[in-house]
Amino acid sequence: MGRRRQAVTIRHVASEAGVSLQTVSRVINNESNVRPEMRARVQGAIDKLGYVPSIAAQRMSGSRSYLILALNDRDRTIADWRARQGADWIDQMLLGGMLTCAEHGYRMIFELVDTHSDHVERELAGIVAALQPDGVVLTPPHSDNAQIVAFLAGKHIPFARIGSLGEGGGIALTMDDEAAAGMATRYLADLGHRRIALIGGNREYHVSDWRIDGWRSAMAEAGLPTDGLLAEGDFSYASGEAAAQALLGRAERPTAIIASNDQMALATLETARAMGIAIPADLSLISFDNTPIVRFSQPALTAVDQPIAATVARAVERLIAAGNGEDEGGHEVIPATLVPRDSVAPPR
Amino acid sequence: MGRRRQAVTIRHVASEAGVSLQTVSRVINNESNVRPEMRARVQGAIDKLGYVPSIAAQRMSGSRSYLILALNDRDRTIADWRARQGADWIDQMLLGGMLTCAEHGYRMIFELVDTHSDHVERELAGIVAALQPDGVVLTPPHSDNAQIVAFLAGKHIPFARIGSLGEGGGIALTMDDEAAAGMATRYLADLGHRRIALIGGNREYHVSDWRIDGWRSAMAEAGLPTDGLLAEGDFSYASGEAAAQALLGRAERPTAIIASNDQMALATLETARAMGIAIPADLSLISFDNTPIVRFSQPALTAVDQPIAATVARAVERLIAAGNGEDEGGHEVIPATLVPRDSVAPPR
DNA sequence: GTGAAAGCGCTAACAT
DNA sequence: ATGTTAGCGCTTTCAC
Repeated sequence: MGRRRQAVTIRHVASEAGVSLQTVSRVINNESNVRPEMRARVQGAIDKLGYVPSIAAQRMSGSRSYLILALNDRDRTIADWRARQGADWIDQMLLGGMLTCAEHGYRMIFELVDTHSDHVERELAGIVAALQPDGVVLTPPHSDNAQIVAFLAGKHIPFARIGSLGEGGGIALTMDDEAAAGMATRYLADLGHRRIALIGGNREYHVSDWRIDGWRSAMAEAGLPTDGLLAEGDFSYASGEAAAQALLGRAERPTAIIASNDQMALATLETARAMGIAIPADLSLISFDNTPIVRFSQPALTAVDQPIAATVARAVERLIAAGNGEDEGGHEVIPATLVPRDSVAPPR
Repeated sequence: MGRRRQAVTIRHVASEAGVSLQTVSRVINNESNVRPEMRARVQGAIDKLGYVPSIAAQRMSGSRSYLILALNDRDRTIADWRARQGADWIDQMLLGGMLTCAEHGYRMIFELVDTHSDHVERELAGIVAALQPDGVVLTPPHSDNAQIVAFLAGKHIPFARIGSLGEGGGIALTMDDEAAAGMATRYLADLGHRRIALIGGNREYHVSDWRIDGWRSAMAEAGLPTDGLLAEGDFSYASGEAAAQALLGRAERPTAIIASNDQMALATLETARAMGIAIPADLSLISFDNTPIVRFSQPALTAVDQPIAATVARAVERLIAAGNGEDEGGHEVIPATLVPRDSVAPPR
């Protein structure tokens, strides 16, 4: 393979422009104390030679690495990939993260980490030592992993926690699940629905509670009772079936159901079909997350969109700002939207 | 943000173990000429201190970067992400690539490159200079981009070309599209179908031709005519509709259709439904690619699986071998499989 | 405003 | 089998 050396280095640029290495470095890093004409001359040499700084060398001399690390749960991600059911979360994270990184001259590196292991810290320490990222994006369940948070905080590496309120430090970002659930509920109530049920998600995830809270508040505001309208699920298809059966088996069955994720919504759709309940004529259905599959069901599902790309984009921006000492940390909420499709209609 | 220095370096390990830097380096790199007891002592120090080499420093001193770069088409990837229709290709590539990299102590870095631009080479040169990867995985359409191939070959960076026959060098890997199309065709013929149509894909992609060839050969082998049974598509949903309408509007309409990708298969499904043609009773349908959505259609689609993960995994293995001078390049075929679901039945 | 010197953490080449 | 030296490409001091 040949020990590849940098083809064109800062030295070539310096001699081409007839200046010192230092001046070139200043231009690269957009520092002050360079006369515009000097800057132009150096930039000319850079362009002419097609020079690009080596991030390895930059890192070596104590500067930033221009690398943002994005961490996802290993088991869950691999399982999703293997099952080949789509991994929309990852895609959207990459979309928001990579593009925003690129805008700022950074690069996003995507890694998988095993939360459940007792040596998370060791694993993370290895990744950090090897890559030396300027910032880390944590996704659930890592966002609330005390070991990870403590490690990063101790190393003074800026980190963003997606889907967490962020007790313990760092930049916390949540998508507005409570408001989104409220929005979906109001949307149905405004159409005349009165028995609007919710299938909740796994309570180990904060979002499940937030969605329940949003639904409950909106129902209360609309003067609607919620008794017997909350069914427990755990985000799995099977739990969705069970919940839908319970809900739809009641004498006074709901005229609308909000499912806390797409899998459970799909399960509800199938359950209703099996029971001869037409959607949307007999039952309106709103789903959470808006992953790709809900557009291909029959009918296509009205869904609450999780703004994952926007949230990760914001995380990256704040991480980069934090690197410049320009971010104080703290919590930020990214608004969600409702995507109307064909699974909602006024009640009969 | 503090100028982060490596917490524990090779120097700490050396002094902890009471040996020279070089010996530690030898242990890290698993070189010979170290006595087992020395090796053990050094390894002990490494473990005790939790030392991890900095890849930046390793790269600086002319060693490998332990980075494998995976390149995808920017516009297409971003469009897929934005459309939120799923980007199974990326997911599967990451699955095969990242896991295989990890097995060998490498890391996969995922980047987007704009093929259509006239400065592909410049863009790629920038990425290569910044990251200095030990190998590059090219996906279509980059696999057949002459500029990219020439650049990488010129720099003596090992590269793998997915979906290309690889004239021009490098490691070429194809999924066996021709055989797969033949397999699907025979599967239908064996059930008794005689008018088996194919909706072809965009001819700018090799796979389109390969799939057509496989279908044609299998039809010939089975003694079946193909006249009027080939419809042109371009992989888009819209082109699938048009093709399906053309095919199903004929007097002697086909009893089975093979679509060259999932979007066109879904379009065919919808078109058939609109025309009152029942699947699989009146029409059998086989799709290519086996992306997540085909399991959620009604009925779920029988599909040819593209072994993307396996192919990329193999690419990474060969790239790493190439780095050790152990791969001669050349073409390799990864077999595809047929996943039976509910969209195929014997003809009436 | 610009330049020169020192050093980041590691490995290649050369001793021993 | 192990140690020593030099240097990778860059940024940080610190001079001027």
